[in-house]
Amino acid sequence: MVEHKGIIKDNVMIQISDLWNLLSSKEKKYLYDKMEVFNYKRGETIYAEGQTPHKMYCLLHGKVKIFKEGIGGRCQIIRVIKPVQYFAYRAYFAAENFVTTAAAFEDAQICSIPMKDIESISRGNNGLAMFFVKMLAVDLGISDKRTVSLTQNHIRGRLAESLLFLKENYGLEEDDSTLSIYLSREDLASLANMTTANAIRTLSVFSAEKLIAIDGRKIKLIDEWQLHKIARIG
Amino acid sequence: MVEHKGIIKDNVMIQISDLWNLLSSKEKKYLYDKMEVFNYKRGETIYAEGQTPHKMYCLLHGKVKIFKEGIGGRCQIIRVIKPVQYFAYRAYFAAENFVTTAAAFEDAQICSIPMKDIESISRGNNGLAMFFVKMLAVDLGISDKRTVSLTQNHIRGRLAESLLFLKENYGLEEDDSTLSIYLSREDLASLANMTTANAIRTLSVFSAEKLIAIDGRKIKLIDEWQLHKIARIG
DNA sequence: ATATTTTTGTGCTGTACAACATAAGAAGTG
DNA sequence: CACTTCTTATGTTGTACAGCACAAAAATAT
Repeated sequence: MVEHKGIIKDNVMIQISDLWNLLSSKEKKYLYDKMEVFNYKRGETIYAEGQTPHKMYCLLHGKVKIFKEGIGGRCQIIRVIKPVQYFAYRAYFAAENFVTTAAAFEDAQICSIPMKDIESISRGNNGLAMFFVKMLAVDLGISDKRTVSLTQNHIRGRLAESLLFLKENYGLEEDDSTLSIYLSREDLASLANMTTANAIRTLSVFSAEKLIAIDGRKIKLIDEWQLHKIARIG
Repeated sequence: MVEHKGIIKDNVMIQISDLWNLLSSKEKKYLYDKMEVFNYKRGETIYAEGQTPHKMYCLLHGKVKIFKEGIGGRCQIIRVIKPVQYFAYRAYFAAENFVTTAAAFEDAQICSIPMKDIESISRGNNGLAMFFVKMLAVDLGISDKRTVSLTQNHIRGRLAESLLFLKENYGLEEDDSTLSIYLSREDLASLANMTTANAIRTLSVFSAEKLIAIDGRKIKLIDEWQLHKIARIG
Protein backbone atom coordinates (compact mmCIF):
# COMPACT_ATOMS: atom_id res chain seq x y z
CA MET A 1 0.00 0.00 0.00
CA VAL A 2 1.49 3.34 -1.04
CA GLU A 3 0.20 6.67 0.17
CA HIS A 4 -0.72 8.90 -2.69
CA LYS A 5 0.74 12.16 -1.46
CA GLY A 6 0.68 14.21 -4.61
CA ILE A 7 -3.01 13.76 -5.33
CA ILE A 8 -5.27 16.75 -5.53
CA LYS A 9 -7.74 15.97 -2.79
CA ASP A 10 -10.34 18.18 -4.39
CA ASN A 11 -10.79 15.58 -7.10
CA VAL A 12 -11.52 13.00 -4.45
CA MET A 13 -14.17 15.28 -2.92
CA ILE A 14 -15.95 15.30 -6.25
CA GLN A 15 -15.83 11.53 -6.47
CA ILE A 16 -17.24 11.06 -3.00
CA SER A 17 -19.71 13.92 -3.39
CA ASP A 18 -22.69 11.76 -2.35
CA LEU A 19 -21.19 11.64 1.13
CA TRP A 20 -19.27 14.92 1.04
CA ASN A 21 -22.28 17.06 0.18
CA LEU A 22 -24.02 15.86 3.32
CA LEU A 23 -21.42 17.66 5.45
CA SER A 24 -21.40 21.23 6.74
CA SER A 25 -18.46 23.42 5.74
CA LYS A 26 -17.06 23.01 9.20
CA GLU A 27 -17.29 19.23 9.00
CA LYS A 28 -15.77 19.29 5.54
CA LYS A 29 -12.86 21.35 6.72
CA TYR A 30 -12.33 19.05 9.66
CA LEU A 31 -12.36 15.88 7.60
CA TYR A 32 -10.33 17.25 4.73
CA ASP A 33 -7.07 16.95 6.63
CA LYS A 34 -7.88 13.55 8.08
CA MET A 35 -8.50 11.88 4.75
CA GLU A 36 -5.80 9.91 3.02
CA VAL A 37 -5.51 8.31 -0.38
CA PHE A 38 -3.65 5.05 -0.92
CA ASN A 39 -2.76 2.88 -3.85
CA TYR A 40 -3.07 -0.85 -3.39
CA LYS A 41 -1.52 -3.48 -5.62
CA ARG A 42 -3.43 -6.38 -7.11
CA GLY A 43 -4.09 -8.95 -4.41
CA GLU A 44 -3.06 -6.67 -1.57
CA THR A 45 -5.02 -6.87 1.66
CA ILE A 46 -6.80 -3.68 2.76
CA TYR A 47 -8.04 -4.95 6.11
CA ALA A 48 -8.20 -8.41 7.59
CA GLU A 49 -10.62 -10.50 9.62
CA GLY A 50 -10.10 -10.04 13.35
CA GLN A 51 -8.53 -6.58 13.14
CA THR A 52 -10.03 -3.66 15.01
CA PRO A 53 -11.60 -1.14 12.60
CA HIS A 54 -10.22 2.40 12.66
CA LYS A 55 -11.10 3.83 9.28
CA MET A 56 -13.65 3.41 6.60
CA TYR A 57 -12.72 3.31 2.95
CA CYS A 58 -14.04 4.53 -0.32
CA LEU A 59 -12.93 2.79 -3.48
CA LEU A 60 -12.02 5.46 -6.04
CA HIS A 61 -10.57 3.29 -8.75
CA GLY A 62 -10.21 -0.48 -9.24
CA LYS A 63 -12.10 -3.47 -7.89
CA VAL A 64 -12.18 -4.91 -4.40
CA LYS A 65 -13.45 -8.16 -2.89
CA ILE A 66 -14.78 -8.66 0.62
CA PHE A 67 -14.40 -12.25 1.71
CA LYS A 68 -14.39 -14.55 4.67
CA GLU A 69 -12.19 -17.51 5.37
CA GLY A 70 -14.17 -20.61 6.22
CA ILE A 71 -13.52 -24.27 7.00
CA GLY A 72 -10.05 -25.40 5.91
CA GLY A 73 -9.07 -21.98 4.57
CA ARG A 74 -11.77 -22.03 1.89
CA CYS A 75 -12.65 -18.44 1.06
CA GLN A 76 -16.14 -17.20 0.39
CA ILE A 77 -16.52 -13.87 -1.36
CA ILE A 78 -19.24 -12.03 0.55
CA ARG A 79 -19.55 -8.98 -1.68
CA VAL A 80 -17.57 -6.99 -4.19
CA ILE A 81 -16.93 -3.27 -4.31
CA LYS A 82 -16.82 -1.03 -7.35
CA PRO A 83 -16.00 2.67 -7.65
CA VAL A 84 -17.38 4.76 -5.99
CA GLN A 85 -18.47 2.60 -3.09
CA TYR A 86 -17.87 2.77 0.65
CA PHE A 87 -16.85 -0.15 2.83
CA ALA A 88 -15.37 -1.17 6.17
CA TYR A 89 -17.76 0.96 8.21
CA ARG A 90 -20.02 -1.87 9.38
CA ALA A 91 -17.72 -3.40 11.99
CA TYR A 92 -17.05 -0.06 13.69
CA PHE A 93 -20.75 0.81 13.93
CA ALA A 94 -21.47 -2.66 15.30
CA ALA A 95 -18.60 -2.19 17.80
CA GLU A 96 -16.98 -5.38 16.58
CA ASN A 97 -13.74 -6.40 14.99
CA PHE A 98 -13.81 -7.13 11.27
CA VAL A 99 -15.46 -10.43 10.42
CA THR A 100 -14.30 -10.21 6.81
CA THR A 101 -11.15 -9.44 4.86
CA ALA A 102 -10.90 -6.95 2.00
CA ALA A 103 -8.39 -7.28 -0.83
CA ALA A 104 -7.88 -5.67 -4.20
CA PHE A 105 -8.89 -7.72 -7.25
CA GLU A 106 -6.71 -5.41 -9.28
CA ASP A 107 -4.68 -2.26 -8.58
CA ALA A 108 -6.92 0.07 -6.61
CA GLN A 109 -6.98 3.65 -5.42
CA ILE A 110 -8.69 3.99 -2.09
CA CYS A 111 -9.55 6.90 0.13
CA SER A 112 -9.67 6.40 3.89
CA ILE A 113 -11.46 8.37 6.60
CA PRO A 114 -11.10 7.77 10.36
CA MET A 115 -14.23 6.07 11.69
CA LYS A 116 -13.93 7.92 14.98
CA ASP A 117 -14.60 11.15 13.13
CA ILE A 118 -17.25 9.64 10.87
CA GLU A 119 -19.05 8.38 13.92
CA SER A 120 -18.88 11.61 15.87
CA ILE A 121 -20.05 13.60 12.87
CA SER A 122 -22.87 11.08 12.28
CA ARG A 123 -24.05 11.68 15.84
CA GLY A 124 -24.66 15.32 14.98
CA ASN A 125 -25.49 15.10 11.29
CA ASN A 126 -28.68 13.33 10.39
CA GLY A 127 -28.05 13.24 6.68
CA LEU A 128 -24.87 11.28 7.23
CA ALA A 129 -26.48 8.90 9.70
CA MET A 130 -29.31 8.19 7.28
CA PHE A 131 -26.76 7.70 4.51
CA PHE A 132 -25.35 4.79 6.48
CA VAL A 133 -28.80 3.50 7.41
CA LYS A 134 -29.64 3.30 3.74
CA MET A 135 -26.41 1.55 2.72
CA LEU A 136 -26.58 -0.94 5.57
CA ALA A 137 -30.24 -1.68 4.85
CA VAL A 138 -29.52 -2.35 1.19
CA ASP A 139 -26.51 -4.55 1.97
CA LEU A 140 -28.43 -6.56 4.55
CA GLY A 141 -31.12 -7.32 1.99
CA ILE A 142 -28.50 -8.46 -0.52
CA SER A 143 -26.84 -10.61 2.10
CA ASP A 144 -30.14 -12.27 3.04
CA LYS A 145 -30.94 -13.05 -0.57
CA ARG A 146 -27.46 -14.34 -1.14
CA THR A 147 -27.62 -16.70 1.82
CA VAL A 148 -30.54 -18.52 0.27
CA SER A 149 -29.27 -18.66 -3.29
CA LEU A 150 -25.84 -19.88 -2.23
CA THR A 151 -27.30 -22.65 -0.11
CA GLN A 152 -30.20 -23.77 -2.27
CA ASN A 153 -29.12 -23.22 -5.89
CA HIS A 154 -27.21 -25.96 -7.66
CA ILE A 155 -23.73 -25.48 -9.08
CA ARG A 156 -24.88 -24.44 -12.56
CA GLY A 157 -27.37 -22.03 -11.08
CA ARG A 158 -24.81 -20.47 -8.77
CA LEU A 159 -22.28 -19.99 -11.52
CA ALA A 160 -24.84 -18.51 -13.90
CA GLU A 161 -26.00 -16.19 -11.14
CA SER A 162 -22.45 -15.10 -10.39
CA LEU A 163 -21.73 -14.33 -14.03
CA LEU A 164 -24.87 -12.24 -14.28
CA PHE A 165 -24.02 -10.56 -10.99
CA LEU A 166 -20.59 -9.60 -12.32
CA LYS A 167 -22.26 -8.09 -15.34
CA GLU A 168 -24.72 -6.12 -13.20
CA ASN A 169 -22.00 -4.91 -10.93
CA TYR A 170 -18.97 -4.21 -13.10
CA GLY A 171 -20.59 -4.00 -16.50
CA LEU A 172 -19.38 -5.05 -19.92
CA GLU A 173 -16.59 -4.05 -22.30
CA GLU A 174 -17.24 -1.96 -25.39
CA ASP A 175 -18.31 -5.06 -27.33
CA ASP A 176 -21.33 -5.17 -25.02
CA SER A 177 -20.90 -8.81 -24.11
CA THR A 178 -17.51 -9.36 -22.42
CA LEU A 179 -17.45 -9.03 -18.64
CA SER A 180 -15.35 -6.05 -17.56
CA ILE A 181 -13.81 -7.98 -14.71
CA TYR A 182 -11.22 -10.67 -15.38
CA LEU A 183 -11.40 -12.99 -12.41
CA SER A 184 -9.24 -16.01 -11.72
CA ARG A 185 -11.14 -19.28 -11.71
CA GLU A 186 -10.39 -19.47 -8.01
CA ASP A 187 -12.05 -16.11 -7.31
CA LEU A 188 -15.00 -17.06 -9.46
CA ALA A 189 -15.29 -20.26 -7.44
CA SER A 190 -15.16 -18.31 -4.16
CA LEU A 191 -17.90 -16.06 -5.43
CA ALA A 192 -20.17 -18.90 -6.55
CA ASN A 193 -19.40 -21.13 -3.57
CA MET A 194 -17.77 -24.07 -5.30
CA THR A 195 -14.33 -25.61 -5.74
CA THR A 196 -11.96 -24.21 -8.36
CA ALA A 197 -12.12 -27.47 -10.34
CA ASN A 198 -15.90 -27.25 -10.50
CA ALA A 199 -15.82 -23.61 -11.58
CA ILE A 200 -13.48 -24.54 -14.45
CA ARG A 201 -15.56 -27.56 -15.39
CA THR A 202 -18.88 -25.75 -15.31
CA LEU A 203 -17.48 -22.84 -17.31
CA SER A 204 -16.39 -25.36 -19.96
CA VAL A 205 -19.85 -26.88 -20.00
CA PHE A 206 -21.47 -23.42 -20.37
CA SER A 207 -19.05 -22.72 -23.18
CA ALA A 208 -19.88 -26.03 -24.91
CA GLU A 209 -23.56 -25.14 -24.56
CA LYS A 210 -22.85 -21.80 -26.26
CA LEU A 211 -24.11 -19.83 -23.27
CA ILE A 212 -20.75 -18.10 -22.90
CA ALA A 213 -17.44 -17.92 -24.73
CA ILE A 214 -14.18 -18.13 -22.80
CA ASP A 215 -10.79 -16.85 -23.80
CA GLY A 216 -8.51 -17.11 -20.81
CA ARG A 217 -10.02 -14.89 -18.16
CA LYS A 218 -12.18 -13.10 -20.66
CA ILE A 219 -15.77 -14.26 -20.38
CA LYS A 220 -18.26 -13.29 -23.03
CA LEU A 221 -21.95 -13.70 -22.24
CA ILE A 222 -23.77 -15.08 -25.28
CA ASP A 223 -27.16 -16.34 -24.15
CA GLU A 224 -28.05 -14.15 -21.20
CA TRP A 225 -31.67 -15.15 -21.20
CA GLN A 226 -30.74 -18.81 -20.80
CA LEU A 227 -28.26 -17.91 -18.05
CA HIS A 228 -31.06 -16.14 -16.20
CA LYS A 229 -33.20 -19.22 -16.53
CA ILE A 230 -30.42 -21.42 -15.16
CA ALA A 231 -29.80 -18.97 -12.32
CA ARG A 232 -33.44 -19.15 -11.31
CA ILE A 233 -34.35 -22.80 -11.57
CA GLY A 234 -30.96 -24.52 -11.92
CA MET B 1 -54.06 -11.29 14.08
CA VAL B 2 -56.17 -9.61 16.75
CA GLU B 3 -55.74 -6.02 17.83
CA HIS B 4 -55.13 -5.75 21.50
CA LYS B 5 -57.36 -2.79 22.32
CA GLY B 6 -57.49 -3.05 26.06
CA ILE B 7 -53.77 -3.01 26.65
CA ILE B 8 -52.20 -0.29 28.72
CA LYS B 9 -49.83 1.26 26.21
CA ASP B 10 -47.69 2.63 28.99
CA ASN B 11 -46.49 -0.90 29.72
CA VAL B 12 -45.41 -1.19 26.10
CA MET B 13 -43.44 2.04 26.39
CA ILE B 14 -41.47 0.51 29.23
CA GLN B 15 -40.75 -2.59 27.19
CA ILE B 16 -39.50 -0.61 24.21
CA SER B 17 -37.69 1.93 26.37
CA ASP B 18 -34.41 1.52 24.50
CA LEU B 19 -36.10 3.12 21.50
CA TRP B 20 -38.66 5.20 23.35
CA ASN B 21 -36.14 7.05 25.51
CA LEU B 22 -34.41 8.34 22.40
CA LEU B 23 -37.49 10.38 21.55
CA SER B 24 -38.37 13.92 22.59
CA SER B 25 -41.65 14.41 24.47
CA LYS B 26 -43.16 15.84 21.33
CA GLU B 27 -42.10 12.81 19.30
CA LYS B 28 -43.33 10.50 22.02
CA LYS B 29 -46.71 12.15 22.06
CA TYR B 30 -46.93 11.97 18.29
CA LEU B 31 -46.07 8.27 18.10
CA TYR B 32 -48.14 7.22 21.09
CA ASP B 33 -51.36 7.38 19.14
CA LYS B 34 -49.92 5.74 16.04
CA MET B 35 -48.74 2.63 17.78
CA GLU B 36 -50.81 -0.51 17.85
CA VAL B 37 -50.51 -3.82 19.63
CA PHE B 38 -51.57 -7.08 18.03
CA ASN B 39 -51.75 -10.69 19.05
CA TYR B 40 -50.65 -13.27 16.53
CA LYS B 41 -51.43 -16.97 16.68
CA ARG B 42 -48.83 -19.69 16.34
CA GLY B 43 -47.78 -19.97 12.70
CA GLU B 44 -49.51 -16.77 11.65
CA THR B 45 -47.77 -14.60 9.08
CA ILE B 46 -46.83 -11.07 10.17
CA TYR B 47 -45.58 -9.83 6.81
CA ALA B 48 -44.77 -11.65 3.60
CA GLU B 49 -42.10 -11.56 0.93
CA GLY B 50 -42.96 -9.12 -1.85
CA GLN B 51 -45.24 -6.90 0.22
CA THR B 52 -44.56 -3.19 0.54
CA PRO B 53 -43.43 -2.28 4.05
CA HIS B 54 -45.53 0.24 5.98
CA LYS B 55 -44.75 -0.44 9.61
CA MET B 56 -41.98 -1.77 11.72
CA TYR B 57 -42.61 -4.17 14.54
CA CYS B 58 -41.39 -4.86 18.00
CA LEU B 59 -41.85 -8.32 19.46
CA LEU B 60 -43.15 -7.92 23.01
CA HIS B 61 -43.89 -11.52 23.82
CA GLY B 62 -43.38 -14.82 22.01
CA LYS B 63 -40.98 -15.97 19.31
CA VAL B 64 -40.82 -15.03 15.64
CA LYS B 65 -38.96 -16.40 12.63
CA ILE B 66 -37.81 -14.45 9.59
CA PHE B 67 -37.45 -16.71 6.58
CA LYS B 68 -37.18 -16.78 2.84
CA GLU B 69 -38.72 -19.18 0.41
CA GLY B 70 -36.16 -20.67 -1.96
CA ILE B 71 -36.03 -23.23 -4.75
CA GLY B 72 -39.07 -25.51 -4.79
CA GLY B 73 -40.69 -23.85 -1.79
CA ARG B 74 -37.86 -24.84 0.55
CA CYS B 75 -37.75 -22.31 3.37
CA GLN B 76 -34.57 -20.98 4.91
CA ILE B 77 -34.82 -19.29 8.29
CA ILE B 78 -32.73 -16.13 8.02
CA ARG B 79 -32.94 -14.98 11.61
CA VAL B 80 -35.12 -15.34 14.67
CA ILE B 81 -36.56 -12.65 16.89
CA LYS B 82 -36.95 -12.67 20.64
CA PRO B 83 -38.55 -10.13 22.98
CA VAL B 84 -37.79 -7.27 22.97
CA GLN B 85 -36.46 -7.00 19.44
CA TYR B 86 -37.34 -4.82 16.45
CA PHE B 87 -37.83 -6.06 12.93
CA ALA B 88 -39.30 -5.21 9.51
CA TYR B 89 -37.57 -1.83 9.29
CA ARG B 90 -34.82 -2.87 6.85
CA ALA B 91 -36.91 -3.05 3.67
CA TYR B 92 -38.41 0.40 4.22
CA PHE B 93 -35.04 2.03 4.80
CA ALA B 94 -33.68 0.30 1.71
CA ALA B 95 -36.74 1.49 -0.24
CA GLU B 96 -37.55 -2.09 -1.25
CA ASN B 97 -40.36 -4.53 -0.79
CA PHE B 98 -39.87 -7.24 1.79
CA VAL B 99 -37.46 -9.97 0.68
CA THR B 100 -38.38 -12.14 3.65
CA THR B 101 -41.47 -13.40 5.44
CA ALA B 102 -42.07 -13.17 9.18
CA ALA B 103 -44.21 -15.64 11.09
CA ALA B 104 -44.86 -16.46 14.73
CA PHE B 105 -43.20 -19.61 16.08
CA GLU B 106 -45.69 -19.47 18.89
CA ASP B 107 -48.41 -17.04 20.02
CA ALA B 108 -46.89 -13.61 19.96
CA GLN B 109 -47.68 -10.08 21.08
CA ILE B 110 -46.35 -7.49 18.72
CA CYS B 111 -46.30 -3.72 18.70
CA SER B 112 -46.34 -1.89 15.38
CA ILE B 113 -45.22 1.63 14.46
CA PRO B 114 -45.69 3.28 11.05
CA MET B 115 -42.39 3.40 9.20
CA LYS B 116 -43.32 6.71 7.62
CA ASP B 117 -43.24 8.29 11.05
CA ILE B 118 -40.17 6.39 12.17
CA GLU B 119 -38.33 7.57 9.10
CA SER B 120 -39.35 11.19 9.41
CA ILE B 121 -38.44 11.26 13.06
CA SER B 122 -35.12 9.57 12.29
CA ARG B 123 -34.36 12.37 9.85
CA GLY B 124 -34.50 14.84 12.71
CA ASN B 125 -33.38 12.71 15.61
CA ASN B 126 -29.82 11.47 15.56
CA GLY B 127 -30.16 9.13 18.45
CA LEU B 128 -32.85 7.23 16.63
CA ALA B 129 -30.94 7.16 13.35
CA MET B 130 -27.85 5.81 15.09
CA PHE B 131 -30.03 3.26 16.87
CA PHE B 132 -30.91 1.81 13.48
CA VAL B 133 -27.32 2.10 12.22
CA LYS B 134 -26.20 -0.03 15.13
CA MET B 135 -28.90 -2.67 14.70
CA LEU B 136 -28.39 -2.94 10.96
CA ALA B 137 -24.61 -3.13 11.36
CA VAL B 138 -24.90 -5.94 13.88
CA ASP B 139 -27.40 -7.86 11.75
CA LEU B 140 -25.27 -7.51 8.63
CA GLY B 141 -22.30 -9.00 10.45
CA ILE B 142 -24.41 -11.92 11.63
CA SER B 143 -25.75 -12.44 8.12
CA ASP B 144 -22.25 -12.48 6.63
CA LYS B 145 -21.01 -15.01 9.16
CA ARG B 146 -24.09 -17.13 8.61
CA THR B 147 -23.62 -17.21 4.85
CA VAL B 148 -20.26 -18.89 5.28
CA SER B 149 -21.20 -21.34 8.00
CA LEU B 150 -24.35 -22.44 6.16
CA THR B 151 -22.46 -23.04 2.94
CA GLN B 152 -19.24 -24.55 4.26
CA ASN B 153 -20.15 -26.44 7.43
CA HIS B 154 -21.27 -30.04 7.17
CA ILE B 155 -24.63 -31.27 8.32
CA ARG B 156 -23.52 -32.22 11.83
CA GLY B 157 -21.73 -28.90 12.22
CA ARG B 158 -24.73 -26.91 11.06
CA LEU B 159 -27.12 -28.71 13.38
CA ALA B 160 -24.78 -28.38 16.36
CA GLU B 161 -24.37 -24.69 15.58
CA SER B 162 -28.12 -24.20 15.33
CA LEU B 163 -28.75 -25.88 18.66
CA LEU B 164 -26.13 -23.68 20.33
CA PHE B 165 -27.56 -20.64 18.58
CA LEU B 166 -31.02 -21.43 19.95
CA LYS B 167 -29.53 -21.65 23.41
CA GLU B 168 -27.73 -18.31 23.02
CA ASN B 169 -30.81 -16.64 21.67
CA TYR B 170 -33.76 -18.04 23.59
CA GLY B 171 -31.98 -19.51 26.59
CA LEU B 172 -32.69 -22.58 28.68
CA GLU B 173 -35.46 -23.81 30.96
CA GLU B 174 -35.10 -23.84 34.74
CA ASP B 175 -33.23 -27.15 34.57
CA ASP B 176 -30.44 -25.19 32.88
CA SER B 177 -30.09 -27.62 29.98
CA THR B 178 -33.37 -27.84 28.04
CA LEU B 179 -33.77 -25.38 25.17
CA SER B 180 -36.55 -22.89 25.87
CA ILE B 181 -37.82 -23.08 22.32
CA TYR B 182 -39.68 -26.13 21.10
CA LEU B 183 -39.20 -26.20 17.35
CA SER B 184 -40.67 -28.63 14.90
CA ARG B 185 -38.07 -30.74 13.13
CA GLU B 186 -39.02 -28.92 9.97
CA ASP B 187 -38.22 -25.51 11.46
CA LEU B 188 -34.98 -26.84 12.87
CA ALA B 189 -34.12 -28.10 9.39
CA SER B 190 -34.93 -24.68 7.86
CA LEU B 191 -32.68 -23.06 10.42
CA ALA B 192 -29.75 -25.42 9.83
CA ASN B 193 -30.21 -25.62 6.07
CA MET B 194 -31.04 -29.28 5.64
CA THR B 195 -34.00 -31.52 4.84
CA THR B 196 -36.43 -32.47 7.59
CA ALA B 197 -35.41 -36.12 7.30
CA ASN B 198 -31.77 -35.23 7.88
CA ALA B 199 -32.59 -33.01 10.85
CA ILE B 200 -34.45 -35.93 12.43
CA ARG B 201 -31.69 -38.38 11.59
CA THR B 202 -28.86 -36.17 12.84
CA LEU B 203 -30.74 -35.38 16.05
CA SER B 204 -31.06 -39.13 16.64
CA VAL B 205 -27.33 -39.57 16.06
CA PHE B 206 -26.53 -36.73 18.49
CA SER B 207 -28.84 -38.36 20.99
CA ALA B 208 -27.17 -41.76 20.52
CA GLU B 209 -23.82 -40.05 21.06
CA LYS B 210 -25.15 -38.58 24.31
CA LEU B 211 -24.56 -35.02 23.14
CA ILE B 212 -28.23 -34.20 23.59
CA ALA B 213 -31.37 -35.87 24.91
CA ILE B 214 -34.61 -35.63 22.99
CA ASP B 215 -38.14 -35.97 24.29
CA GLY B 216 -40.49 -34.94 21.51
CA ARG B 217 -39.71 -31.32 20.79
CA LYS B 218 -37.83 -30.89 24.02
CA ILE B 219 -34.11 -30.86 23.39
CA LYS B 220 -31.72 -31.09 26.29
CA LEU B 221 -28.10 -30.12 25.71
CA ILE B 222 -25.81 -32.56 27.50
CA ASP B 223 -22.30 -32.12 26.11
CA GLU B 224 -22.15 -28.49 25.07
CA TRP B 225 -18.40 -28.48 24.76
CA GLN B 226 -18.51 -31.31 22.24
CA LEU B 227 -21.30 -29.55 20.34
CA HIS B 228 -19.12 -26.46 20.09
CA LYS B 229 -16.33 -28.59 18.72
CA ILE B 230 -18.62 -30.13 16.11
CA ALA B 231 -19.97 -26.71 15.19
CA ARG B 232 -16.47 -25.44 14.55
CA ILE B 233 -14.76 -28.24 12.73
CA GLY B 234 -17.62 -30.55 11.75
C1' DA C 1 16.59 -17.20 -21.53
C1' DT C 2 15.61 -20.59 -17.97
C1' DA C 3 13.61 -21.92 -13.87
C1' DT C 4 9.81 -21.82 -10.73
C1' DT C 5 5.51 -20.88 -9.31
C1' DT C 6 0.76 -20.16 -10.31
C1' DT C 7 -3.26 -20.99 -13.00
C1' DT C 8 -6.06 -23.78 -15.95
C1' DG C 9 -7.97 -28.06 -17.51
C1' DT C 10 -9.69 -32.99 -17.16
C1' DG C 11 -10.42 -37.50 -15.40
C1' DC C 12 -11.42 -40.74 -11.49
C1' DT C 13 -13.21 -41.98 -6.91
C1' DG C 14 -15.68 -41.52 -2.80
C1' DT C 15 -19.15 -39.67 -0.07
C1' DA C 16 -22.37 -36.42 1.95
C1' DC C 17 -26.69 -35.45 1.41
C1' DA C 18 -31.22 -35.03 -1.15
C1' DA C 19 -35.12 -37.60 -2.81
C1' DC C 20 -38.28 -41.03 -2.22
C1' DA C 21 -40.82 -44.54 0.21
C1' DT C 22 -43.21 -46.11 4.04
C1' DA C 23 -44.91 -46.54 8.68
C1' DA C 24 -46.15 -45.34 13.22
C1' DG C 25 -47.31 -41.96 16.52
C1' DA C 26 -49.40 -37.30 17.74
C1' DA C 27 -52.58 -33.78 17.10
C1' DG C 28 -56.17 -31.38 15.35
C1' DT C 29 -61.23 -31.65 13.34
C1' DG C 30 -66.03 -32.90 12.27
C1' DC D 1 -65.60 -41.13 18.74
C1' DA D 2 -63.39 -42.16 14.36
C1' DC D 3 -61.42 -39.22 11.00
C1' DT D 4 -58.01 -36.91 8.54
C1' DT D 5 -53.85 -34.40 8.68
C1' DC D 6 -49.41 -33.41 10.42
C1' DT D 7 -45.14 -34.80 12.56
C1' DT D 8 -41.60 -37.98 13.63
C1' DA D 9 -38.85 -41.78 12.40
C1' DT D 10 -35.87 -44.88 9.62
C1' DG D 11 -34.30 -47.45 5.58
C1' DT D 12 -32.95 -47.41 0.50
C1' DT D 13 -31.32 -45.37 -3.69
C1' DG D 14 -29.29 -42.02 -6.59
C1' DT D 15 -26.50 -38.15 -7.60
C1' DA D 16 -24.26 -33.72 -7.11
C1' DC D 17 -20.20 -32.30 -5.78
C1' DA D 18 -15.71 -32.40 -3.13
C1' DG D 19 -11.16 -34.38 -3.03
C1' DC D 20 -7.31 -36.01 -5.22
C1' DA D 21 -4.14 -36.74 -8.93
C1' DC D 22 -1.76 -35.18 -12.80
C1' DA D 23 -0.82 -32.50 -17.12
C1' DA D 24 -0.39 -28.50 -19.82
C1' DA D 25 -0.25 -23.66 -20.19
C1' DA D 26 0.63 -19.16 -18.50
C1' DA D 27 2.60 -15.91 -15.53
C1' DT D 28 6.34 -14.52 -12.62
C1' DA D 29 10.86 -14.57 -10.89
C1' DT D 30 15.88 -15.36 -11.48
